[in-house]
Amino acid sequence: MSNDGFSEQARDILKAVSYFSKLDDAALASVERAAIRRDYDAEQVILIEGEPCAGLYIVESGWLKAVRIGLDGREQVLQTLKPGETFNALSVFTDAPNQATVAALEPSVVWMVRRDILLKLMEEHPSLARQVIQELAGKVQYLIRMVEDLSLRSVETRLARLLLGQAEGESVQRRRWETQAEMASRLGTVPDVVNRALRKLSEEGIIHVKRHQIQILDKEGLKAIAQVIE
Amino acid sequence: MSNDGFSEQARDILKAVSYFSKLDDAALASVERAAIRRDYDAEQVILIEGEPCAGLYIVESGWLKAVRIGLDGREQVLQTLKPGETFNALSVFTDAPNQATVAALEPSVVWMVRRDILLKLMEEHPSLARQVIQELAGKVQYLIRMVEDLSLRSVETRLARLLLGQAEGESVQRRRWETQAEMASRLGTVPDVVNRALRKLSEEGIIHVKRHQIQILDKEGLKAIAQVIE
DNA sequence: CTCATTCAACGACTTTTATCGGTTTTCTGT
DNA sequence: ACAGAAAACCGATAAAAGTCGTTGAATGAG
Repeated sequence: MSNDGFSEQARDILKAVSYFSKLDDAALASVERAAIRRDYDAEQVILIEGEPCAGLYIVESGWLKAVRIGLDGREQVLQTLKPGETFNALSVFTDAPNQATVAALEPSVVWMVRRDILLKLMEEHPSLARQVIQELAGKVQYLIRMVEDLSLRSVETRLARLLLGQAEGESVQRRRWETQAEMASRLGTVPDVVNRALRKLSEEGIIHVKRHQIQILDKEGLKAIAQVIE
Repeated sequence: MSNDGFSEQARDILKAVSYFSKLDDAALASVERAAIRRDYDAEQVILIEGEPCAGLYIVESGWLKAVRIGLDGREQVLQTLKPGETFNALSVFTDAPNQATVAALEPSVVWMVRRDILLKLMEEHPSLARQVIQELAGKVQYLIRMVEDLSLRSVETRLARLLLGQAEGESVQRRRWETQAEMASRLGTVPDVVNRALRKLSEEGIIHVKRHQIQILDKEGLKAIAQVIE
């Protein structure tokens, strides 16, 4: 790959990140100079909860997950990250250590922008600070919903909500890494329980479970279980 | 109360709020002019989830709770607020509706600062934006811990953690409103389960439950149950 | 293609959490 | 001090979630 092509590509990826969308070219160039690109294999850990913060990470390609791990090894997925999304922002803009362990779900390419550059940039660009506030606020909303789900709703309801959220049209496409075990740690439960919940929905004729796709046969029924109010 | 005394008091309360700590006198005065003081009885609802945002609230006296309520009426406490603390910040700095219902746990006095004033102020004072980022980041950290607790830890463990967090020395003082029902909705469970968990700890000789106080007899034992790693 | 591995499926079982019904104790207001 | 209300207490179940052992199907590495 030529050097020009490489820079071109970096610029495009960074520009698409919400944090940087309103920066001028000079600022963007300084971010670009502070950015490092790295490849990860599936399953590989990108950063570890509790460790000091290196910088802001941006997903170029592949899917990742941010998790908390319990003493018994059970994990709770906090976020599933797709290309274009960022992570570790919280640690960058405060002096806290990493809040979650992040691992690749499939072979992925990730950029990392050094913390000091971003902090300096924020001093000069109020728009960046505003963007950070928006992002953090979105995260707070998301986490409140998650607490509400875990505390107030059954596994079956949470599963129904996940399916509706993931659905494109009348079916949910499952990637290779989207196993029932992954779904379980997203829902805050264990694989067996997800399996049984899927079977139950299946027996009720609400969904049809196939290998890499789940068909939604009765969307209204599923919404009722998901407690969607319209 | 004389007008001077009133203003003096307002100024002191506002100045103690983390958001305003670094503002100059002129800015503080404009906040003060946009602030309204109001009294609430115990149980009274101060704001409702989903409604449009009126402004930033500051607790002068009394204790409040911010909750999410499930379809069956069960509630999950997201935050317990004491004098000096603020709420509804998220809605103020984004255009989202209120994220929780807030109610007084005891007779309370609350200030409200109009949203538009704060947004204008943030344009002019970068320190305010930085402070907002810090506060939101703290909230994200807190909520992640809450998700982790609900997903990965048992009620008994959560209770042990609550007791350790509330403890002053070797005992936990309980206010009048801190019933087992309130503890339950903080822990994401129901009153009966809290009662049984307390009884179990009590039978094991780890705590001693009295009228308005819980004594911690075996702090190490409690920490073990709380999964505190040292 | 074959073999080892991972994932899904499933029944039996245990533990945890929630619910129910009722009693006793404590608190509150008069 | 008293009556009524709220909170705590407690045993009995019930329901939900989690665990275990086994099987078979799908996948992918060689």
